[in-house]
Amino acid sequence: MSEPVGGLPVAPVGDRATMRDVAALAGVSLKTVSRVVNGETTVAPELAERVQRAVARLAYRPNRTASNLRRGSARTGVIGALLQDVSNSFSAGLLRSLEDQARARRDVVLTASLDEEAEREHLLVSDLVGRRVDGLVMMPASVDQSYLAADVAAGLRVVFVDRQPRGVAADSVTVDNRRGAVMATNHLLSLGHRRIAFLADLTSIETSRERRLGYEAALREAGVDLDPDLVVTGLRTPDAAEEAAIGLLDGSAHAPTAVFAGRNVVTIGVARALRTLGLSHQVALVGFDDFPLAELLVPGLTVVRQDVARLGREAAEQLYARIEGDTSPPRARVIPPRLVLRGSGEIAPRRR
Amino acid sequence: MSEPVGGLPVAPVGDRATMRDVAALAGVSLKTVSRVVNGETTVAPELAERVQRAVARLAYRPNRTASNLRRGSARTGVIGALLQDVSNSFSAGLLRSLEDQARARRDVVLTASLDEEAEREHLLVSDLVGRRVDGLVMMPASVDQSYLAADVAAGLRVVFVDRQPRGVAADSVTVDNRRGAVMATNHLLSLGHRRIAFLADLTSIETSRERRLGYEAALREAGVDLDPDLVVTGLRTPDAAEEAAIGLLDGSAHAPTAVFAGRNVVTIGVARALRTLGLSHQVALVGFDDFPLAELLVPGLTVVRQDVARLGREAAEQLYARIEGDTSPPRARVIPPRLVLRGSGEIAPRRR
DNA sequence: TTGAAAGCGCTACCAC
DNA sequence: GTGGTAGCGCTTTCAA
Repeated sequence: MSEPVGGLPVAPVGDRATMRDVAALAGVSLKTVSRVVNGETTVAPELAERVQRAVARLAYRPNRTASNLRRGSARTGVIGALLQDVSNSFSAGLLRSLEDQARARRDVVLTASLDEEAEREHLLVSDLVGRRVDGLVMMPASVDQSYLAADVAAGLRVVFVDRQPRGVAADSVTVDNRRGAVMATNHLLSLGHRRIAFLADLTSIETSRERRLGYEAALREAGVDLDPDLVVTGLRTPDAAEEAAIGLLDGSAHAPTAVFAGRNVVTIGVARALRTLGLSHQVALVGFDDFPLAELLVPGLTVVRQDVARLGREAAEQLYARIEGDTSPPRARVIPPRLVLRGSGEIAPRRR
Repeated sequence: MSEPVGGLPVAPVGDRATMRDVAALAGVSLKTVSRVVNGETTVAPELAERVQRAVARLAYRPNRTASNLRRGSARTGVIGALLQDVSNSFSAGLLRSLEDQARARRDVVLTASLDEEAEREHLLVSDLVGRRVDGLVMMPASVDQSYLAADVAAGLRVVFVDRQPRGVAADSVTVDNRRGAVMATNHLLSLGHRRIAFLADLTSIETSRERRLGYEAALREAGVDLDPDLVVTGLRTPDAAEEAAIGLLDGSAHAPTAVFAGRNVVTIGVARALRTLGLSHQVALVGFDDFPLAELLVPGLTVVRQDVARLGREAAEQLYARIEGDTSPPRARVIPPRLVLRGSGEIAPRRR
């Protein structure tokens, strides 16, 4: 408990005035305060005035959680966004897009990063359900989300983004990763590349697997043998990707003439390796995910761009449709990626 | 209301089973359910077992808001992060750092972007206070935060980040922007530059003003006249910055030989302009804020780097100290920036 | 060990 | 117009 300071009554930290305190100070009933606070017009101006003064004097702020409880309101005005890592531009862009949709509905967003850890996902879903969020947009870290089934049956609304749900029927908005990988690989093949390396993140990540499948399908379709030595996965940081790329680009006849990088973090590492080895203009590079400075590199970075804003917008729209009562069967929306040519991907294979 | 599906009772969307439902199904009293749910050991194994089964059958999830309400718990386990734009790498990095601190304490983070709009700030503070967040970390959009005084007196805990509070006594963790600008400008001056342009964001933003003051102080200190034509502010996007830079770098004798860009968004625009004009190796560029790809540009981008992770960590630590009862006077921590040389800032002035 | 009653801050319903 | 009473989902007494 604190001492009064500067003549103002100071409540213990965290304790705020209640409606009853306001009613007592204004000399009216609790219900009258409620009416004034909620903007009902059936209050005599003089009483309303007294209440307003008491509200100001006590810095009274209505407790929305209590209000929601009593109202039995099905809505808390909060949605949860469970993303991979909000400091990564992909998750950050997604979050911003979700926030814009929430904002338009006067809702707020509870955010968390899962870091590809299934356990964190379980923990956070449980936490947010306990807080009675109106819905969840989630980029799952787990391989199987059947643990959600009971909650979904009990009314939990969840929309998957970037990755498909497994083990539970739910809406999703994803990018056509396989198609994007096919586009990138075909592009390199069309320039004459035959030794194309694929460097990517954890194989436990669906998008990573899909991109690999696309890469392999394109090679097969072109009649090019798959060389397992040209595929490296499990790369979680630029440093790891750089090291892997340097290992591959050893100058031997077996070295790849082009690299397809499966994720933004990997692309950075590969670009660094090419720079270090002086091969930026000799070895072609196409990355998945765009960057703010990609066009300013030399050569400019060729990428498969995902429309992150659209991904977030459509996921949020789907979630709000559910919140507003849409009970149609789960829907899987797929957004097409786009190949953006800037130079690094248009390098022809080196003559030997 | 939905029809029962698959034999399971389906509640109307949003309506979840309550403790009473569980008690009824298990054939015990409400209080016994409460005991089991809260892990109290004073329940007969057989009863506990019955309760657990009912919990599972109904997908019961304790309502944390109701629990908090009754407990009179001063803590909701939620902190608010009011940043500028979570899709910008600066805010995104900050958010991630805050989240890490919250996570260590099993708290979650409510996030919102203010977009430099004071009105949004007011709206969101009001919203989050109504939701009884335990505290707020905020990067203010408003010029004056005296509107917060009453809430702060009533126990609201708020820590300012990146920008100092005005009109209210509160903790802050900021970067020494003026010092960073002095470092950047001195660096350019030491290479012989005398016509150094300064391009920046809105002058309503404190960091923007501070950086300008540092720029001007360094020039004055070096005995270099300030040329108002070399200062352009109000640049909010890369496009605006690019256009402004192209206007300045018109090839005349009055054109600057170096540019100091006051923010990441501006730096992108200036770098584009230099590229477009073929001046990347002729005109020096130092930017405020670092980028993931900055080292890969040609020349590498010289920047004033802010330790975003530390900024967030210290802000969160300060906030939690307050939440845990620290009542010492407000504290203003200032974090030193660092000049990172990569090439673009080490270009000597062109001979005329 | 178990449960009935009261009440957290607020609003719905019904009297006055 | 105004105010009492009941009760949202839960926990805290305190009896049994």
